[in-house]
Amino acid sequence: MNLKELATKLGLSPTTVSRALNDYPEVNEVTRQRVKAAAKRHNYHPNARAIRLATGRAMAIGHVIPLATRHEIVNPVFADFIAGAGEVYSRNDHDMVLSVVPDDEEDAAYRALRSKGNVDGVIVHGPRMEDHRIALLHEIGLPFVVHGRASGVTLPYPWVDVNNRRAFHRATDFLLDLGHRRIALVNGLEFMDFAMRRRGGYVEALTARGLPPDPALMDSNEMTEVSGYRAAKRMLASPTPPTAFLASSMISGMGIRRALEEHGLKLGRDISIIIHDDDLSYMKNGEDVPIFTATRSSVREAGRIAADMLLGLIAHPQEVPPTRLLEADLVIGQSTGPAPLAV
Amino acid sequence: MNLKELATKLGLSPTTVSRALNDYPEVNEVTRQRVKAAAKRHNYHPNARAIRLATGRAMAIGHVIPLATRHEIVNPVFADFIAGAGEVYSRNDHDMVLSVVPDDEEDAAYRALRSKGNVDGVIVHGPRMEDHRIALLHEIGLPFVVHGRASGVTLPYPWVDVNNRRAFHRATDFLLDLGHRRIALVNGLEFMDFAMRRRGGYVEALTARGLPPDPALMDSNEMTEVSGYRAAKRMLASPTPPTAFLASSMISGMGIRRALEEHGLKLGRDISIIIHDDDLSYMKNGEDVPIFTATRSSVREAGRIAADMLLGLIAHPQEVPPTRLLEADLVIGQSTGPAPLAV
DNA sequence: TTGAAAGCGGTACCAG
DNA sequence: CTGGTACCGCTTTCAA
Repeated sequence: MNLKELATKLGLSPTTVSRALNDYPEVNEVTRQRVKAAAKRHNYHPNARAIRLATGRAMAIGHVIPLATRHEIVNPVFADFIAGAGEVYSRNDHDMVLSVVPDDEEDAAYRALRSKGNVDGVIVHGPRMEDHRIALLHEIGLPFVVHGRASGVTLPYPWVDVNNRRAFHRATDFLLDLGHRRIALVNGLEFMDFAMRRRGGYVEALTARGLPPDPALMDSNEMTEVSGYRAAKRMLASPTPPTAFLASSMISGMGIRRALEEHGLKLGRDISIIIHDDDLSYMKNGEDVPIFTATRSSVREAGRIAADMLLGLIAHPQEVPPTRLLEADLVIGQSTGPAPLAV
Repeated sequence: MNLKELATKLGLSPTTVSRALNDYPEVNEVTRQRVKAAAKRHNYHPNARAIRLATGRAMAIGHVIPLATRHEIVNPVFADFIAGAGEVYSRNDHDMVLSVVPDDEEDAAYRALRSKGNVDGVIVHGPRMEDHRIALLHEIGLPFVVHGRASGVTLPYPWVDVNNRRAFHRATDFLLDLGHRRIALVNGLEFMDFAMRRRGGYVEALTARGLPPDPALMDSNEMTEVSGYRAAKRMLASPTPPTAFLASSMISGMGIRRALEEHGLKLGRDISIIIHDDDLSYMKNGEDVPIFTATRSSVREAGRIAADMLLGLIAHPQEVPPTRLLEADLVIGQSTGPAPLAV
């Protein structure tokens, strides 16, 4: 069933039917109702391919995932973001196009997306410092919103980010308040913008109390179980091992926990650990107090906001790109069994 | 730059240019080269929207993720599968369309995808027993390939699956060979087809040795950290606790490990654990022997195969749907530090 | 308030 | 081997 057939069946022109269905004001209300009823009755759905050609819009948003950071997909943060963005897309009849591309073909992928007209815009994931993609997207004129920020980029650009610096500042403060003085930071790769900011928050909190950051207690690596394990092993082997860990991800947190196990250190009794983006962490304070980081729950909202922003940008190109900084608060919980998954 | 402009610039008709670019045999080789050179020089890329309308094909494959199983995205298996499929799509100029839909709108999502012509086919993720989606897709005539299988479905359908039954049979055998007699299975929800098969392999291995499966040692739940934790806690509290665990996922494996920690049980010394889809597991056998499950590495290949199958199905609709069963072997490693991430 | 007709940018059939 | 032309199924002027 296509527009022409439906029009014939109704004894109307395709023009009028199209206008009725798309809520153009000039059609007679009676006609509109008749058309809408018929469309529903005959289960008519306009052909997306034809709409796309006729309007010149792709009705689709691209998400480019470089293969090198494929593990990004595994990141719960990514899943939540995608879920949030997906909501907005389907509400607006847009498709989400996921391109997993080899790292050295990423630029070509954006260019192809642009010139073939597959998408109307893209979400940039995992921004790095001085990220060149922002200049590239400006150059080729493909609308975009960055999930995160790219320090060092001078061009203005739209972004949505959680407050990583503040989250890590607060987490460090929390550990300092418990009396810890040797706090290890197991961070992601620090050319990733978020990792740099997290380190910034950690260092700030320490120096604010007159504690010089100790390079031996700072690790920066892929957020995998193996690197978390290695970093913790190395630090625990020191004559002055840390009394607390701050882990940048659930996965590296697992590696750290494995190292602690091997050293016979019991979480919440012998050692403290705050795991960012995980459902729970363990605090040593005489008693075993789990602590939750709330970032994950805000990420879905970030996905919604970014998608909304991008659709808005496409509809009404603006001079000043919008930005949004979301707070990722810490929530203190009770030590009564496992934590709820959503906080 | 569009086809007509390029044709004018070359002093040729759009028809000939189109034919040259698409490698039609009837074009003069000299002309073809001239056209291709000009296309490259002017950075011409055919408009995907126009191709789609003209050919009537969407040049896109859909992956529908019900929101209820959103955590599926977080599953490394999903990421690897997507990466494999994505390779095939981009090699064939197809887009991957990801739809995250509320669970109760899943049927409508497939129907909409079909009637709006957004995709040429779909990959069905996370098949359940008696999965009704297979009948639905048959009914609406949308080509598909299932990642996994759906027991109880009588209609023939194409699928790609790893041998979950055999993998769990072998893992159980492995533990039995080490002398374990009380082996716990922490499984996924057993209306999911893969979970049912895994349980099957586990039960088979036990009964083959004359050991009756103990319901108290079998758990079936969401594959989250919390449910893994709860299951392990419950089992460890028994007067006759298990001496080994078989975990169905990395995430529930984390929960189990957390419970073991709390009980002061050291992995590989006091207790054995095989974690499916994880990079490593721990065997208790006098010495600490890590063991790797190789499933993750085969899943990427499964993604490639499924995508290839689907594109083939779309190009040449067949009578007998193809199927592929991949083996997921266990690989024994040495206890020399952390395991490699890829095995 | 409705309709006719010209695109959108390609593909593919039919001539030559 | 090359070109003219009628679509593909909508949207969008322009006229009525």
